[in-house]
Amino acid sequence: MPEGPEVETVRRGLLPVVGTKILEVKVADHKKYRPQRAEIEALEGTTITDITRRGKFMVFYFEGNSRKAALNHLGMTGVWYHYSDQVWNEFDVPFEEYPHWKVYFGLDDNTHLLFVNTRTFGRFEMFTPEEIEEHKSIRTLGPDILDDEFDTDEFVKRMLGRGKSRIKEVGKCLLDYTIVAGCGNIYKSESLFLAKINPFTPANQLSENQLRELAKRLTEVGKKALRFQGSSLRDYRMVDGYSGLMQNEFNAYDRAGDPCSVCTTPILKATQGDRSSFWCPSCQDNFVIS
DNA sequence: ACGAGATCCTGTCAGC
DNA sequence: TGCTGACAGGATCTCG
Repeated sequence: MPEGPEVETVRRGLLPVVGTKILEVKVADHKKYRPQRAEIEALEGTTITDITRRGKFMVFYFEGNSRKAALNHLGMTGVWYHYSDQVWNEFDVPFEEYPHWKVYFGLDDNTHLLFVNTRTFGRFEMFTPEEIEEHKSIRTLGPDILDDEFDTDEFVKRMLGRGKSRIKEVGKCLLDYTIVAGCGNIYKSESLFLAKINPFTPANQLSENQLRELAKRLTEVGKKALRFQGSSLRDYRMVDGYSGLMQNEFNAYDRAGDPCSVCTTPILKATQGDRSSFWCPSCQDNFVIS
């Protein structure tokens, strides 16, 4: 669920912890976190020096005896909570007794940082800052939909640049972070709706103008979602526990059967590459499913 | 080298 | 009411 705008909202919410020192670390005893447990626990005594975002990844930087970095992904259900000491102490049970928490940091400004990851699709893995730059997930990222200087030429190139191999449907392309970063299933459907492009169109059947229009809509949707602080459909929450409001702005996503906001034709839903896709068969009729 | 499909995981909800 | 199964989906893995 968290896509680029949600991750960026979370990142901005977490910025107050930059500059704080970690006094206490706890890592849940979970099989996916066990291999990294000691390395995460070794963050005790270090200072959080920065938190950046790359696509849907966040990178936490730490300085102590050595420089460390954590590659963090929220997956579908990852949530960071940042609580004051007062709120923290109002909990009726210790946080260790709540389900699905994975990483806890007690900070020297008397605040508490907790990473909750219900379906464990998310990750928090330790590296050096140099290893992060070389990491395949970071190195191969395409242009970011939240980038003020979104590289449209590069986007067009990546949409089409798959050599002689078969070209993917545009709906699948938008979920490939090596083509475009920060777009997920929701903003895929929303940007294709605004660009009036059917999600099942093979990318190489789109004109250069259509691809440029799609790039424009991707960044437009991304920035709007950021202004609305993301879409809270199920699990996504901001660091204070509040919901985003972008879910009220959808034209297509999760609106199967509802009238299209432009032409009133009912919105359709179909599975595309194991993911749901929503579109208006009238406005986005440039390609007919055979 | 790349695409398709399976896999990970658990809360929620529809249907019986 | 209570159970079962489908569903949600980002990244990564395997297979062809």
